[in-house]
Amino acid sequence: MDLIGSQSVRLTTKGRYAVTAMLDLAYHSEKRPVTLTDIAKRQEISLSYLEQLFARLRRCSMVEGVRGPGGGYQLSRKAHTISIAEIIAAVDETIDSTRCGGKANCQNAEPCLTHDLWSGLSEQIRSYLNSITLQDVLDRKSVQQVAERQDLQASQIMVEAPLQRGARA
Amino acid sequence: MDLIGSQSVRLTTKGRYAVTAMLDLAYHSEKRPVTLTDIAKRQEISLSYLEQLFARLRRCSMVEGVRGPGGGYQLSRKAHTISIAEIIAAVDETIDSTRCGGKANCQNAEPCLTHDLWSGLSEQIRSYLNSITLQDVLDRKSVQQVAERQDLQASQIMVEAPLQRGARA
DNA sequence: GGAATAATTGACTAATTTGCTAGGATATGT
DNA sequence: ACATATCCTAGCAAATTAGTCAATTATTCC
Repeated sequence: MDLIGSQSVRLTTKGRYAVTAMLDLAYHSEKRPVTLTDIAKRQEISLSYLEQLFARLRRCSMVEGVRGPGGGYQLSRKAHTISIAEIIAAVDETIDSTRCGGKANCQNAEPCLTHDLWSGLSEQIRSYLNSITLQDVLDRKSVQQVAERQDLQASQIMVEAPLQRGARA
Repeated sequence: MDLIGSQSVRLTTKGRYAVTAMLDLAYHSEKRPVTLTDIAKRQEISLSYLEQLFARLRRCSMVEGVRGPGGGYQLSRKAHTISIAEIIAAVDETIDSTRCGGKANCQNAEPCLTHDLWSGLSEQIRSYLNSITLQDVLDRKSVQQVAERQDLQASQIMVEAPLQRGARA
């Protein structure tokens, strides 16, 4: 429910990929599971890279894999219970033993002043990202429109040149 | 005034260093300029690394350098006019020509759907970080306390072993 | 049962970024 | 002059990113 431990917010392209893919998944997996191949095609993310990201998302029990034909991935929870912060934390799970990890001994018995200074701000950002759910983003008109466009484009691309493992986008 | 162009928020330790250093600077540069050596000592950041970060902050006209003895750095604007987003954007100024840069041609005339999907959320995060100023953070009681502790510690360290260029913290 | 579909796993890699060192040049107050 | 600082450039090891490639397992359809 609550993400514990991870104290440093890291917002990079890796997290963007994860959020984008989860948005795609949430939008398309209403009825049946969605294959990573489809997501890779629509969002133009490498399939193998997606596999790695989803391995982590699965370990954090945010998605469930269904094997075999007709299979794919599904959200393991409702979209409004999954926060953006959670998604980002899942793929950025660097154990963060860099320097002092939270309350560790960093300087002279005092628990690392530098981190104290930052951690307040960092927590504010995290709690903000924690307040935005997948559903919130999904509900936006602009996202809906983009998703529809992507569906159209993807179906056209599929006819022209089916995307396979290792193929360039 | 307004940060143009940079559309991808990136929040890493690099940005944390920059914000921490700017906080230190804002706190100490009321009267006279603050040397990077002092900041490096208090915040335990490599002096040369700080020099690089401040070179970027200077180019974005957020700080001003004063050369010579008694010199150092000062904020070039009031702390309440400098946002956290601005600081982070300054040091993370990857020209971001990776893939399509904003409105560029990415796919088939349509302006890169993947980025569209993310950019809405990204903008929300950025506008949030834009709403927090250096002064806001500085006004917090906890930050004040930490800063005072650091001043005390730093003065003690200086007596024991003055920190010089290239020396380990 | 066999073929096709997809997740799952793991090893390996090139490019980039990060965080830092080293050394020097330039400006300035005493 | 000299010490103090900013400024500037180059280089570098470690980490991270963003993948590729190959194999394995589970499932469904025929």
